[in-house]
Amino acid sequence: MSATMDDKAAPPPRKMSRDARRGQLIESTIETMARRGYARTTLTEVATQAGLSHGLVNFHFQTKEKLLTETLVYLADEYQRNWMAALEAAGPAPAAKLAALIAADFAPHICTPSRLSAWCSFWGEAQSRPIYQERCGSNDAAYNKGMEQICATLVVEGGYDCDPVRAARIIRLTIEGVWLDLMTMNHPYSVAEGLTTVYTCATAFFPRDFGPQGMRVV
Amino acid sequence: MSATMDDKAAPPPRKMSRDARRGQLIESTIETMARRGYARTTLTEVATQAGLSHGLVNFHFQTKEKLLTETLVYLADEYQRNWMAALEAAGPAPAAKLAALIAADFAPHICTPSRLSAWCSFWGEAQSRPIYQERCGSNDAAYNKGMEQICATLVVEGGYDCDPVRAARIIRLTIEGVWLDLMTMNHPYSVAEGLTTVYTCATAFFPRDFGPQGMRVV
DNA sequence: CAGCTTATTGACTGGTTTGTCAATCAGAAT
DNA sequence: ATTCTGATTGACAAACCAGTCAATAAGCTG
Repeated sequence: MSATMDDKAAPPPRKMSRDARRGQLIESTIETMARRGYARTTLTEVATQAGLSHGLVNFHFQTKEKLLTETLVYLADEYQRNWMAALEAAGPAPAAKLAALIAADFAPHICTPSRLSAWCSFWGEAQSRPIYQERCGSNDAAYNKGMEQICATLVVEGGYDCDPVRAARIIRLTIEGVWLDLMTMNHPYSVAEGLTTVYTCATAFFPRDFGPQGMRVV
Repeated sequence: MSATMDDKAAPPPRKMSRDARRGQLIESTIETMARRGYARTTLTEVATQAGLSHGLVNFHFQTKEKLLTETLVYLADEYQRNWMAALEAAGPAPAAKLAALIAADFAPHICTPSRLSAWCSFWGEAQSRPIYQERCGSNDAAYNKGMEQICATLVVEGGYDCDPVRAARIIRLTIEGVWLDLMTMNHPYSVAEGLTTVYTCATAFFPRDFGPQGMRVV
């Protein structure tokens, strides 16, 4: 996050460190994509939003394509670091791990309007761009694997009879879907309600490990 | 369906009926969006794909914006007619209605690669375009209402204790999510597996009305 | 301070795309 | 057959946008 605090402020600090400026431009790209959509995102707009000049974007990223790819990589890395940290911080109990994984996706610095918008735009273009497809969320094999393993452990230890692969898939899809709802609905429900919805989903599959109201049993 | 049969065929029938030609151009737009993505869809490409000239698109739709909006409306109408017909064809039992509603979303003429791609592209742009937002899938209030009512009936008649609104939401999100998976994954599962996944989801909430393997109990 | 390096700007170019329009052409009507 | 109507074309103008580059300014080194 940050590096965007001085958006639109008059004279931006001349000569930032190379990486800081690149980060600032990437943040500006996320903001612009959210505000204008993928199709109408221009280099000039990205530069203006950051209070810089158009030519600088090409100086740092060579081409628009590279800027967008690096923005996607930036988002994907940030996302992955977030859920991996949450998983590590959680206790060893599979139910706790699952709850942590779910909650991580709704963390305030990840589940931002701008970021959701940006993800959505990339998804829309991913179909026709192999480079995006590799990096796009639902393709995150590690995340899937983690979720499946947790569900498999829950099934074995808790004596459930559902298919862990499908359960994991459904929970993942519910998370993605809530994200989409938060993006595309005129009057969406709150992030908290979204989180509760996903917990409800987990409860449907693992009722003895999650509470009846969808709240996690600690 | 149809009206696209003579894509790229050399001399297209001069003077089609006004509506037929408009339909052909809309189908061509869907195809082009799927192949090239929203951002790279140009009027020339749409026209060429239909074996027609660029100027004709403006003649029939005035602006690119209008062409895209009408394409979205076309898709939304088609989608809505499909699930409404399926609902009507189903018996009065709520479980049968739910199964029909789910199956309708995977009907071969709706769940086409091109159509899924096109939907995906529109979702990506919807955030920054209010006109799209009104028409986009997850906003279909009628569909939501129908799903919620069915779930509410199932809860009452079947003696379940889950929240019907959340159950309906989760089933809807699973459907949308499977669509997204089919679009964005490099090696996605089959449409049949997707359908089974959604049935599994329904089974998790209403186990006495759906079979244990996710198959519907008739 | 002088000289070097690197970031930054803004003007310019080439290519692409949308929308307009006069000319043409097919089919229907008289 | 002739005329009329409306679809269709292709050439054109205007706008826009990505990428280049020479000039400049800022920071660093000695």
